[in-house]
Amino acid sequence: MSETSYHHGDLRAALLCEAEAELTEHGVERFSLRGVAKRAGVSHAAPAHHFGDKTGLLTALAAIGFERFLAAQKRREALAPDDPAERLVASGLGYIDYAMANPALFRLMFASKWVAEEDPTLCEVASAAFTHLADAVSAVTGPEPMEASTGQTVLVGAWAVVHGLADLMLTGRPKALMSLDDAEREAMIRAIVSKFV
Amino acid sequence: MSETSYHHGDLRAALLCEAEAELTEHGVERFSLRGVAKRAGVSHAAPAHHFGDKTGLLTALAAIGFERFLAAQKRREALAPDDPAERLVASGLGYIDYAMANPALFRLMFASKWVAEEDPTLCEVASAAFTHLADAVSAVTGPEPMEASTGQTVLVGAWAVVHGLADLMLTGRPKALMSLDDAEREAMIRAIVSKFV
DNA sequence: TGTACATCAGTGAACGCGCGTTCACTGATGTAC
DNA sequence: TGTACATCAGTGAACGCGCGTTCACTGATGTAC
Repeated sequence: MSETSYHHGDLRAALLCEAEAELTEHGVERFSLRGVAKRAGVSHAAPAHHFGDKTGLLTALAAIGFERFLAAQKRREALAPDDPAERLVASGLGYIDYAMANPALFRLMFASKWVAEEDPTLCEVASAAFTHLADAVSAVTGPEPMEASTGQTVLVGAWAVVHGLADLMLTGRPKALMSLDDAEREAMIRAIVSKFV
Repeated sequence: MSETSYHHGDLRAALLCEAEAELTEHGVERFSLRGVAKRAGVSHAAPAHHFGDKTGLLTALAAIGFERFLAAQKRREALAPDDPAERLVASGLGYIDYAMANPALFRLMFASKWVAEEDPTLCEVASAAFTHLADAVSAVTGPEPMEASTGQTVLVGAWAVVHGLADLMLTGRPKALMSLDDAEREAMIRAIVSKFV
């Protein structure tokens, strides 16, 4: 694609990339479509051709976030010993890796009014991510029936503790955890998550 | 205070109250100072006399949030048996009570770029809340030195699991938890938090 | 008790700004013949 | 190989809007004498 070309080539991808930068810099609260277009060096009307409106762009971005989110979990699992409990802990570490590496996306995915939750693509990738987590839990607890509250408790507890760690860490809390070096921090996280497996 | 009075009486308090309503309805992402003034039935320039600017108002609101947050924990503790572990679990339940009762404030307190984190009043109430939690943990683990990683693990783990439950529940997750009735839900939360005490 | 005055809370008009969205357009591209 | 044409991505001007903030003002209140 020549630099002087009238057509962009892959503006859709470029816009998503710049949207992430915009989100990281300003947060959803001050995210601007015009700002994204400016970053991409394109007129501010251009995004409409690819995403319709602001919600469309942010929803597409959130979907990418869920894909990366799942990938981050799998990446950690691949490094884990072939043991259900070890893999579940690894999955949790991947969850946290993702949040730390993509803070703006993490917040967008879990707490924004700008994403269209009913979007089919988004639903698909989101449920793929959550299903994966549930599977990792079942591998530990065994395929219990829904009524068996033990399995449910493990699922809810493991999810909650990992999610809570991720969300707190994004704001530099708890001090007792964030003041540790990487290795110590990971050890503490492992110790905490292990309480549920 | 007569209804036709030129002066409002306690506009400061009224604005904080309306700000909370505005926040609940629109989220921080679409929170508007003019909207707050309109709700309070006052000119949109009036808030400046009490809070300076938008950040000032939201910071004051967040501070109120922390006070309520601490109060919610204490309320639950007061109902608990006189036992450190029971009190810690109760504290966690209060934490969750608060989030469910004040979702918009909860998010404002923990993840907004609109609050001035260096505000002295805010710092004071926030650290009072977190110190209270830490104290509840020490009551269980005993006053260990900082290096003693067991106590730290309990603190971080208990905080994370409670925070994660609160944050997930605000978006209706996990299904396995939210589909239960109140009593069952509380029982599961108790079971989960108890893993750390 | 009455009057003068300082203080202050709230007004309303105006400021400039950045926003999301629409729209007729035009330049580039690919395809049919 | 060349030409006509349909398609489509990106433009740039314009829309109306709501926003936060400033500012000179005025009405109400309380206080000093």
